[in-house]
Amino acid sequence: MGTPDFAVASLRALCAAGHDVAAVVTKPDSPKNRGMKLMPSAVKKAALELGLPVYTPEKLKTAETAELLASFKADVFAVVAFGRLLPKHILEMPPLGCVNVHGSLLPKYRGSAPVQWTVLNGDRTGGVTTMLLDEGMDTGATLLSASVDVGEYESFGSLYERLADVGAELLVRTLDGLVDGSVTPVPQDDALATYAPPVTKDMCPVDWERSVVDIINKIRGLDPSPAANADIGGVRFKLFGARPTGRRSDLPAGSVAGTDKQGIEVVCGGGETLVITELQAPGGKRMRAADYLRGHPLA
RNA sequence: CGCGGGGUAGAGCAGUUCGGUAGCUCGUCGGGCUCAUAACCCGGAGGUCGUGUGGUUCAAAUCCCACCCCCGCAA
Repeated sequence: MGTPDFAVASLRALCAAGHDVAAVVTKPDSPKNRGMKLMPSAVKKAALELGLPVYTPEKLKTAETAELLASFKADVFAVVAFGRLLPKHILEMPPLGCVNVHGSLLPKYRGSAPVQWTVLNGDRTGGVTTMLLDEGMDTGATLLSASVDVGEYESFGSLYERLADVGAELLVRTLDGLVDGSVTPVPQDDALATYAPPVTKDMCPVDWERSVVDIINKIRGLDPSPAANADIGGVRFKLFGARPTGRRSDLPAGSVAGTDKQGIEVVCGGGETLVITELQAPGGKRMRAADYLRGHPLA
């Protein structure tokens, strides 16, 4: 069970490892994108490519869904970013339980956006954890975990892709370990738990009064989506790349201190400046700030 | 039929309103200047103007039609 691309890596890994994937369950196609076209989930697309049977139940709590899931007679349900909480009777269905892959080192960052918050908070270490799902939000006993170093300027998107792969490999090892008994559940210490709530649009505008580090963390933590934004010279840009300059300016926060081959230098809180290196203007593609400046010189 | 922006040289753009010799900034190549340079000067190459051997016209990047692709919003 899974929905977005984060889960695709795990699905492919399970197949590659020779596991007998009886069925793939994912969210129903939903109207998305331009034209409101009905789009299948990333997991559905991958499952179809792999030639696996795909099921997209509208509701989980119905008797039909329960019968369907039970009919697979699965040893275990692998649940990766499914996007729905499973009711108790489903959690108890498979003999080995429901194994989940979570994009953080639990109990840190329980919730739906662990990878984003790892970057937004400027953590230099992130990771993935496998766990047994219970009825709570990422509160189940943990099985295995793997930590990774986070690059100083790494984007959420980059870390997300890496963790998807690490998590996929960890999932395979976890399942093997559950079968041979080398992996055992360890309850989480709730006292250490923190939460990673969903990222929302209202987090996107950049507050230039904040420090250079805070702003850079916000930009890379929201890259590629939904992307930090800011008005520069009267234009609403999405911001993707930024670096500290080590320089200072007496101009007020949010002012453009200058432009050069690196990009656009903007004043932040305390007078420190950073340079925007990658951005996207309305209607345009994401591009290096230097390229943008070639066709749109800022006076 | 959800709303809207866009496709012109390797990159980013102007030119389209009001049809009439393809422009700008950067990159690239060659030369010059300089102790030196990412600076400056001179010169060159590079474009079927998204596609249709589509329509209108003496003439289409520009007007009309169809299609493809990209992007933002909204979901």
